Amino acid sequence: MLDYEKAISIAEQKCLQGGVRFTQRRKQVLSVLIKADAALSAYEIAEQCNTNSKNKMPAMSVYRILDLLQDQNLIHRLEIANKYISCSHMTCSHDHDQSQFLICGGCRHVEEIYLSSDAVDALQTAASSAGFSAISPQLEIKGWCAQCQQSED
Amino acid sequence: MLDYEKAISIAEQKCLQGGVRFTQRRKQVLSVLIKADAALSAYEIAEQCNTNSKNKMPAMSVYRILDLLQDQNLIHRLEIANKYISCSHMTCSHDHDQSQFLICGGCRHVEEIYLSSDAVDALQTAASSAGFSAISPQLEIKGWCAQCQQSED
DNA sequence: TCAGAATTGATATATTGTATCCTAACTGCT
DNA sequence: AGCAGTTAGGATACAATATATCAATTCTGA
Repeated sequence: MLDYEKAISIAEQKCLQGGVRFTQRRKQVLSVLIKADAALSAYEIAEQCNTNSKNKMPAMSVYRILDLLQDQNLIHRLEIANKYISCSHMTCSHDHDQSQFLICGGCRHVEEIYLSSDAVDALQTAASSAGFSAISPQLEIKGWCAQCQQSED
Repeated sequence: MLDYEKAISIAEQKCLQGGVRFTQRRKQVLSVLIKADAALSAYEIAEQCNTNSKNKMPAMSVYRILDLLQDQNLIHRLEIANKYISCSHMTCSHDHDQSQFLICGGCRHVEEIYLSSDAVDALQTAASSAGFSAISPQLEIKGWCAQCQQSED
């Protein structure tokens, strides 16, 4: 899990660099995601915000803020799961242009994985042959976690 | 693209074997998917059915039928795109337990690809290390098609 | 301080997907 | 053929997810 204080301070810097403000609302949403240390849906985030604070967070705001945090490369949107997760590389100093996630088709649990560059190359090659100029900088792979695999049988 | 007549007759057989009926409604939905030769959303399918026939196809029915066709391995559900596509292996006699799709993050265009078994193995290994017992028999990879890549720049 | 931009609030509505209950159609059996 | 039980489809409501719009507020730089 990310060092919370460090992550927040870096987020603040990134927003500054990006020319947007790191407001309380935005900090609140990002905090929920960092502390959850898991992928959450927009409505789950809103719910979390509303239990932690009396200041009501509408879903509309959550979506707006998630879009912005994504633009600043602070979070990832996982399309298979329809969920959001804080970028685990946020506090690293160097750039990571490929993130890889495994998403359980059953319970939607999300794990970040680290593929070999050979494997990524193979995917890239296959994509090129199919007329795609690139695989996404963010790879999403659906799978089955041990628990859900069991209950499927 | 699939041989339409052959695909329909095989679908009929598969349904028979699966102990479900290949009704007009189900045939209609599958036909739309085969003829589209592309991934369509449930509502797009309903719309297609309704332009081709005066007999109204409610979205509810489409979902029900898509679930069933999926159970019979006649179609795939693509979670990244929230779309459905007819199984390109439907008319093959042997089993294909791995299908792979590239989905454009921009326009949601879908291409089926064929990864080397080495690449698939690499994915499987990474998944296992992360506590996942298996990657899905259906791989979905998000990427950027040439056109969308261009318009992003 | 004031104008303009960025942010948020409030509300409505679109889109996608599920739950439920009832009716219609089919199947196997007598 | 007639009936009982099962399967499929219709109708409706509603849950969950996401976007559009416009007004109000807050911030920033001149």
